[in-house]
Amino acid sequence: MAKAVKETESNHTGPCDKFIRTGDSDCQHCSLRQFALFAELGDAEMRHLTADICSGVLRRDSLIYSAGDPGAGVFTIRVGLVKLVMETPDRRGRIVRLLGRGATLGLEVLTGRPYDHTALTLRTTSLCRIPIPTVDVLHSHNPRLVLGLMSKWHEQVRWADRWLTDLGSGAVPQRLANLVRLLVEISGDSPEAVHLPPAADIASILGVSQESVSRHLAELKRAGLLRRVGPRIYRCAPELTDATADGELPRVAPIRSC
Amino acid sequence: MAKAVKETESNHTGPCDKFIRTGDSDCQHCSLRQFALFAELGDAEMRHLTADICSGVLRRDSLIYSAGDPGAGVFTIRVGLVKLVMETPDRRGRIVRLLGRGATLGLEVLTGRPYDHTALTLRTTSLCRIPIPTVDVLHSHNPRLVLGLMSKWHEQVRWADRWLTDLGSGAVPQRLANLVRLLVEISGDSPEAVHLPPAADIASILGVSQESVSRHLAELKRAGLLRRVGPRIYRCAPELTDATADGELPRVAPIRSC
DNA sequence: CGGATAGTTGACAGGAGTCAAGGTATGTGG
DNA sequence: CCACATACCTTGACTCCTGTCAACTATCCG
Repeated sequence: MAKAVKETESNHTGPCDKFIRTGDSDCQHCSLRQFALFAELGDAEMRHLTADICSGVLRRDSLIYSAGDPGAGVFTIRVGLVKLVMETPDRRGRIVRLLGRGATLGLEVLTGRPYDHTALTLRTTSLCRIPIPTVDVLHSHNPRLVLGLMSKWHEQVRWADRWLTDLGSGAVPQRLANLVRLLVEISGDSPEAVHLPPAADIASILGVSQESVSRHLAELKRAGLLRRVGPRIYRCAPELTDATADGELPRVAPIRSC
Repeated sequence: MAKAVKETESNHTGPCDKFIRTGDSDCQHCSLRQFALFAELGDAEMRHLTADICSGVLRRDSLIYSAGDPGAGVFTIRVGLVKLVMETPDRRGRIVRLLGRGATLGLEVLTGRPYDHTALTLRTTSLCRIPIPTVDVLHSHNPRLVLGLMSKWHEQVRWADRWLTDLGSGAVPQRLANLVRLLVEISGDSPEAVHLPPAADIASILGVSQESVSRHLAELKRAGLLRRVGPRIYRCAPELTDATADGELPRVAPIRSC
């Protein structure tokens, strides 16, 4: 059983504020244990080494940490969705990654440097925070943890590469479709009920204008590939999540003004 | 002193073919030691543990490894420039990263998986190959090596993120300017003599058409921001490598037909 | 119910992709 | 050292797409 991560609703700037309830961090029985950093640890080790791990729930649009903050620890997502925003000279920022259940945020602080990105929740999200010293102690007790750590790094790099190839070029409708597929994978949403981020965020992800996003989303809806089933929740046709992987988006007459 | 990495000019498909001469891998006195994986090792350890490290020189356009190849080892670049190409459904591939002096390629094989990318040289390049077991032994002898490994991973992620933000969106001339800056950083070329990759590669990096690249490069030349000083070698004006970081490319009358 | 925020749509201009043709360099063999 | 073949690069014409600006509408939240 572990402490909660600061329950104060204090100021807006600190990491981990806006926690709306305390979670228990019983790492030993956590359903994520196989995915998280501790996949390689035995029960006995777990009990002693995870005492400093905190957990909590943040509501939508909460700040987890800001780029440049001194590193306090790494975070594991129990459930939810997080965006990593990289500052750009034009002040608008750019979303460089989305992270969902089982993913690890802020690994860069393990190299002794501050956070690279600003991390914000895209929906209600439950997180665990693991202080840097705890990670250090953990892998000095169990060298096999290094493999887990490297896998987490590898995961980041693979997402980054896929982000680039799937979302970085090509026709906008295609990239939108690829984004929906990625969202299904990352968030764990069912294709029957994908939760789309606000249009402005989608624009920041794809590197296009918000209006362009809006237009093409409308087109996908008209084509019947996407159907609204709730506030920001969409059901997507199988063609959207399957066939789109390799090139051609199902051809639909581009209904201009109807 | 170490073995050379297979000097055979054998077939075109294997990794490490086309080595044109044997390099010595005297890691202990390598000028890259501070940058490479062994920054943390003492002299004594170095001597015993680096015996299996091979080195060699590859000429331009040589294959280092292919995506999906079973991982044989990681590579460190002594001097040169390497592109990582990710396969795409449209068969054209996309360049997702450039790596220069001191960088490490193929870290992903340390997680037990095959290579993620196809790695090709963009110019004559000198590499060291470190077999996976050697890395494993190295960090079981010296846990501090883990920090070096994580720094290398971090480096990959930071380049990936910067690639996305600097080259992934915005006006093409701006992205070209950003690419030139990145090239200067990565390759170590002087701004007085930057070696530009073929236009097709630049197109693959920026995710635009080759014609677009050609047109905008021509414009930069006309504007005096880029001047050809040799085959594929360009001298770039300070405005190109400095001011372009934060937004506006120096305004030059767009000389249409002159 | 009402204000604020987020999303939608139209008109227009400039930019980028595509296809196709012509030009230049590179480096190989004589 | 020169000539030639082959890549590589450049340019033009045209269409379609995307960004921008601006007005309008829907949705969310108190």
